[in-house]
Amino acid sequence: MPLSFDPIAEARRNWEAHGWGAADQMSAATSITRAHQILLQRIDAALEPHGLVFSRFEALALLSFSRTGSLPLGKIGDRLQVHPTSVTNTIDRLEADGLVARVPHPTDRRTTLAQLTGAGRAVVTDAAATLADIGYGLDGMSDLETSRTDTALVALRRAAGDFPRDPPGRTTGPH
Amino acid sequence: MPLSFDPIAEARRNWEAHGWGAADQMSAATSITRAHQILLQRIDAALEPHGLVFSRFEALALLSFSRTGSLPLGKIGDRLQVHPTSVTNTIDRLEADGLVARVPHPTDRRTTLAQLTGAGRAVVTDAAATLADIGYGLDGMSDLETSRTDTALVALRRAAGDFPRDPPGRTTGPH
DNA sequence: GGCAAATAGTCGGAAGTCCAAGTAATCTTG
DNA sequence: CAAGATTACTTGGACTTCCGACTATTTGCC
Repeated sequence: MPLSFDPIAEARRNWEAHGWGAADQMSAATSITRAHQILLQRIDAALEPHGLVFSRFEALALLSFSRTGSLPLGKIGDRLQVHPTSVTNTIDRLEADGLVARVPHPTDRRTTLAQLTGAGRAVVTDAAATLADIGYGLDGMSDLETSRTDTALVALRRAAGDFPRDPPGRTTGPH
Repeated sequence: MPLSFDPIAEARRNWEAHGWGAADQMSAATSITRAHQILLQRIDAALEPHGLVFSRFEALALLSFSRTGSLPLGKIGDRLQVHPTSVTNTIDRLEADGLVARVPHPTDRRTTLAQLTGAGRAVVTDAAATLADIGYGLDGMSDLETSRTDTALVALRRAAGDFPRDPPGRTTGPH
């Protein structure tokens, strides 16, 4: 029994009727929350036959792009922008499924590397194809809407401090 | 130590370099996930002095717009688009804090109503003002970017079956 | 060198979400 | 009107995420 009206549009009307302010922002923020829920459901459903969920897929993808197929857990957390404990949990699962292995860092004994296994590389390749097939859950959005959303969220993420504002110069580190 | 580059843009380059496909969709989907995380952090931090989190605020706001300040739990779940179990949990918390009370439905004994208390109404009004002050966490996005995001996500939500495609006619039920 | 500070990862606990299943009440239908 | 289907809500369990605290190791500085 889906609703016969858009509940967020209805909320916006109530916001305006009660003079609560920032109705446009409320609508967009609530929509992003709901969109996240929809995407996660669609993506996780598509990944379920591969034995993955989105967060585990992201970790595998990141590893598969690295030269050696391995990265320190901390670096994974930085790139995926999740808490260190979440990385521990994610890698625990992947290791239990034989998709990665924990190996000690050659020189820094504090550090643990997650190393992609052959099975892990096969799974992530298949899963990536599956996700491309479903358009990463964005069915219903045009290419223009997708790119506009992406652009708008770049601004949000930059303002939140995810990365600095110097896009062109590739000077990642001091030179 | 924030990254010195946009990790999602980096992921997109890797996607393209490896021919994984749907790089635009991957980027947008990942951005929505990250945006949700940012918004939830900002919003919950702003609500923390009020003793609320976003999901509880949403439930209070919904109740405050109803004629009697009360709604069946099931209707709350429909409007907020969350699982019945989550509604039970949310109302449990609000009830423990004295912001709502569970009261039996006058005619249907299966149904429980959540009834806003005086304290609940006071809190939700204050909290709404706080959230308006912080622009619902969207700091960094222009008005145009906000409205474009909102429009794009309406399409996604409609395609996901959240509501039908007849916006103008207000014919909610059969007539 | 050696001690304080920073860094890397893990554990325990709290919170939120969902699913599956269960209870209770109402509706439907023959 | 009685059995079966449906609806409303709750319970128990699994999962994910975060925070605070902890151990181990490395780095910085006098």
